[in-house]
Amino acid sequence: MFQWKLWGTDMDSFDIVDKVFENATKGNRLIKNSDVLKLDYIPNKILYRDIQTEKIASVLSPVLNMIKPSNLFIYGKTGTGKTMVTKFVMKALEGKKNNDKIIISYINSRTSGTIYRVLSDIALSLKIKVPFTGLSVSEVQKRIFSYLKENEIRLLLVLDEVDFLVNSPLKKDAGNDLLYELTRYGSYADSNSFISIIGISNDIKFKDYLESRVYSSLHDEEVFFTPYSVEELKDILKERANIAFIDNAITDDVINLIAARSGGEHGDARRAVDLLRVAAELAERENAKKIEIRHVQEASKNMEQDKVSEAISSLPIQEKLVLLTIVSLQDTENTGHIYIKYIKICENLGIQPLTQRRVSAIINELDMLGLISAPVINRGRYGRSKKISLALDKSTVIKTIKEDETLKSLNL
DNA sequence: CTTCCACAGGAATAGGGGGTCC
DNA sequence: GGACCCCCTATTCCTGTGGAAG
Repeated sequence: MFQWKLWGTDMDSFDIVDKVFENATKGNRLIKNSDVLKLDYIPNKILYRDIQTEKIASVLSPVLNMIKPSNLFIYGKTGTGKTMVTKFVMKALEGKKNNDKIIISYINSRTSGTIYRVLSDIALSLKIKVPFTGLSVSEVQKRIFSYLKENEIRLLLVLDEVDFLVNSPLKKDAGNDLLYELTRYGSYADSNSFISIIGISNDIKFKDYLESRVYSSLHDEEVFFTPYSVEELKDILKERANIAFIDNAITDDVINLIAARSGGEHGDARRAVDLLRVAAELAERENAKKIEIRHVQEASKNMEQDKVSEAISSLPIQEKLVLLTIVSLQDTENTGHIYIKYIKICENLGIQPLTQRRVSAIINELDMLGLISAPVINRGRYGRSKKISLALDKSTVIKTIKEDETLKSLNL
């Protein structure tokens, strides 16, 4: 105890911390099982997804007899249970197979980020050691294939968010090539080894980005996941809440609100459960007896802000500068004006400004992140430009930008 | 119907920092 | 140590374009 005092004289802070810890250990706990509220939780019974579960299981089942399953494509928006059902089936297969020649790999293309990393993640899941950079893509691919062949591996490869590999023109070709090579693997291996691909995509238009040769060999089977209705979301939330919380911690009203708020438009169960979790944590932190409407509202606000802050703080310095320029303007502005203003800000900071071409690209990137809105507009005689405006709350942006090392000297 | 604005955005390229392989 | 690779930011040069003004 006395050591604590040496670090600081502020006993009030110490009291506060103490109180929080006390509450956490023996205080008013609403949550008795937090696992079911986590994003990667897989329930034993997945509600309203029987058809999809059965279909996926039946497509993949031949693998248990060492026969190559058809390639499978799974479509549906975020939070419709694609990943969950797939993982559920994977887990079940994992339990059923009694053969270590069958390997089931799950790769998330988005978190992997690049073609190279997708491949190195595949390698990793096969326990092949691959450096995280330095090798060529084809080299990694070669290693994977020869490993599969030598060890007679039957690989079920789940590629989540596979649209990420081909949806940007930049890597479109490379993504197509990768998928093509993977589907072709069977042809230059013998029948003792194969790859079956289970592609999961949020983007219904995904197939437009695929070359036809890839499409035809990839789409043996398809499964669609429709968004959950608000009613279905309520049931899902109720079931989770039953396991997660102590009795009487939440009322139907609150559940209904969460279902309506996060599911109303998109039927997104992931968002709904996440909102439930944050609201519960909030309620618990303030020692409330139950989760109330205001907790949900507060949680929803916090989550939005966190998301924005995170997106902004991970931005490179120049992108922050451009964003800052946009914040500093009231109203919508076109690219030219932004650029002029941007140069002034750079001069003030003693930073070498970028070319307009680059700034234009940065504006596109910020637009894609949803931080700004920048549609192209035509004003006839007065040229073709972008109508640029901030897509979110000014104060959040300023607050986050201020945290940047090189920019904190600015008085905003 | 033509002009012409104010850019959009593609292509090629560079360069620095991460690394491996032989 | 040299060849080669990936990743990212950035530059230079460039062609393309919707529609108000004339």
